[in-house]
Amino acid sequence: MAVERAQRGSPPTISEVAKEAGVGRATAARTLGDYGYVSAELRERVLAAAEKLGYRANSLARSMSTGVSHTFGVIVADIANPFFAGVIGGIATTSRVRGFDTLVLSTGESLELERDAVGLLIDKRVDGIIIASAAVTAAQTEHIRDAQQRDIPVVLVDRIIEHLPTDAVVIDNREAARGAVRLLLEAGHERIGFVWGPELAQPVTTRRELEAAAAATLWTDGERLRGYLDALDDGGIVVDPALISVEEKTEDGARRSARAMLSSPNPPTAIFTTETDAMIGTIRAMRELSLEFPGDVSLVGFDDTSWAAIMDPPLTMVEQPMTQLGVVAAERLLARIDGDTEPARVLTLSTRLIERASVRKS
Amino acid sequence: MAVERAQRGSPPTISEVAKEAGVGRATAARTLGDYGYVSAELRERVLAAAEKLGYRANSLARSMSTGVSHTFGVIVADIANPFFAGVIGGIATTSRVRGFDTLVLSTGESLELERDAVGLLIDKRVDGIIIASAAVTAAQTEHIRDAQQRDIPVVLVDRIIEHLPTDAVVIDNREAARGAVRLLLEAGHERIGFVWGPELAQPVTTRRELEAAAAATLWTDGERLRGYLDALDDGGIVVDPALISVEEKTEDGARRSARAMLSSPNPPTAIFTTETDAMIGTIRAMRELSLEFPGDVSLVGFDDTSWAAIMDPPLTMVEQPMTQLGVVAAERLLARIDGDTEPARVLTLSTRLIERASVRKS
DNA sequence: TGGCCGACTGGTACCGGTATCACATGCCAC
DNA sequence: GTGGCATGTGATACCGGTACCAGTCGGCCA
Repeated sequence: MAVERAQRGSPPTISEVAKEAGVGRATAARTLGDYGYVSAELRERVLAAAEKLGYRANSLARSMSTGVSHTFGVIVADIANPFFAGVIGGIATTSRVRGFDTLVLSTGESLELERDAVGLLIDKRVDGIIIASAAVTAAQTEHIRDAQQRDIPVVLVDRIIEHLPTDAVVIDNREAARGAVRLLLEAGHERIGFVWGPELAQPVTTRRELEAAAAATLWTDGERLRGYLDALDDGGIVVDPALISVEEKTEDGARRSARAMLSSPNPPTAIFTTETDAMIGTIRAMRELSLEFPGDVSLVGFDDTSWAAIMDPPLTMVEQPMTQLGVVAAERLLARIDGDTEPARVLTLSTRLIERASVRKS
Repeated sequence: MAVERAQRGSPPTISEVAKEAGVGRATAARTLGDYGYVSAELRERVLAAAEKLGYRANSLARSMSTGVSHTFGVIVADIANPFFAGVIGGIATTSRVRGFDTLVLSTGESLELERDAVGLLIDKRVDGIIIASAAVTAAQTEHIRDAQQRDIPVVLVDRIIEHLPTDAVVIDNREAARGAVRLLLEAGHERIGFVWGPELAQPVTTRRELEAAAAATLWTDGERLRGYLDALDDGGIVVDPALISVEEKTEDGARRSARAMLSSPNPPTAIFTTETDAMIGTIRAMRELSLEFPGDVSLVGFDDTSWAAIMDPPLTMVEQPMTQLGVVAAERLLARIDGDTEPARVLTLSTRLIERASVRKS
């Protein structure tokens, strides 16, 4: 085990190992790279020399000549967001098993940074890209098509971009939202608030405007809004735009939205929140107004997190399979690399509505 | 903008750009690499040719000849853990500004996987490594010293390894724990439970055994236990080993530990938890036993998360600067790369005890 | 005994950049 | 008129692997 290292200076190369072992460079390469013919005796010598010098293959050089970097690029809005962290976890473990490492880049939902990120990954010659894109329309995806044209497989995760023929792994946000709101409807609620989702430029008044907003925003947000509208339609309830949040997408924006709705003359009796921070903001607003759930307002949210179960009373939530989203996305990428040439597919993972105690019959 | 691409096949190289522009390879390289002399006219031609062919530099090749990969490796136990996700976020944004990308590897606290991970990063010729090592003693860190001997700067984050001369960025876990427990003491509590920390092989009975356990475990856990003991000493309270959890480090282990303490004949009147999941498990146990905080049991925990503030009543927590930990670690690495040769330093970031309403005078 | 094949070895041309160096201008100064 | 320098330009030798290919040797078969 005593690895005697060349006293400082550049790491030993295959040529040095060959010289040390007294064989040709090619023979050393064959031994170390584990390909082609090498006699047992020479293999032994080479291995001993490599050990002695502390040789480690230079993956950069290897990638250069093979054209394969054994690296995946992952682009998300924010690595620190627990949802994306979960997805990345799934991607990393799945691809690691197959020998691929993950280069993570975050964009803060900026399309421009996203473009740079893709360029960077192309330059680094990654073997595949998984991206939760901020792009809404196919016209904004030149960078993604660019990567594909350079034969780098791309898999979208969490978000779909319409008319862009690319593999995608998502959940059915619309159906999940619909189911969550239906639960509220079934409990007898008719005035149901919607906190977060599309960031509306200005308050929207007509149903048509609402649908336009859903189409013009981040896919997940749009879908959740559509699901909310679907459920209302199912229940024969007319949408009241005053119950749809218009503030910016931050915890505090959610708080302000919820507070405004809740302190209006005709407040909602239930609120559906589309993200963790929206739920937190909403509960903050309720505490400020001394409102209780589900006594005063029933609550259903998106993204089951461990604390939702220990709230008092525990929160009813839509659970998303974060890790699984990453696992499946990585598997799709690996399949493409293995030569799968089927047309692009959208894989939809199922969500689960976990009923706890934040909804009350009204 | 019309990027006319070579119809499929390998991406254009600098030679092809040179040919297209009718100049020598070196001239094209100087233009594209932005170094050395090039006349305005030729520069123009080269740029046009590059644009036309859709040329992008191959970072792999560049790294090969410069020996610099512009990539940092980050090794943590679990990417999906919000704490590490926060740290990684800080690292990624800080290094990105200086043109470094982050390769993230997780180990699940396995020292063996950690060793492999370091090897892999060495092979990929990363320019620096930031690691939250699972190693406890310096003897277990051959892999870290190996990287250092190969002139790859290493910065430890969140955890220190004694006797290993390496830069480290941490918080003062001991002092933070001490402060948290002191708060409980000041409120008049004398029987204070400790949930999580060192995973004890078997129940520990003497003070000496406790101290040995603290030294033999993950640094953070050991320090938090020491801080707990410090505070008890300060208050002149003798440690009751029955109030120290012995279960495995999972949310459910915490639940079982807390449940056992709380349902014993002589239960604690306050509990200090050392991690988010420990707090969740503890609260679960309390709900099971219909115990309320702070009425029946006061609570103080580690890791302030957004939901802690909306619990009812809100939780008193020690806030760790997760992102900042990553930022400072990345800055340290950048400084080393810029040639800083000062002796290794330990940077301690401060924590904040956020007092809310989960502690009651007893 | 010659031919052929399989086992093995080493030389060397890639991969796509960077960096050094030799060489060609042209202009100015002495 | 010629030496010197600033400005440009293109060959070419790296970086450290992979992979092809030519060539050697020995054995076996016809």
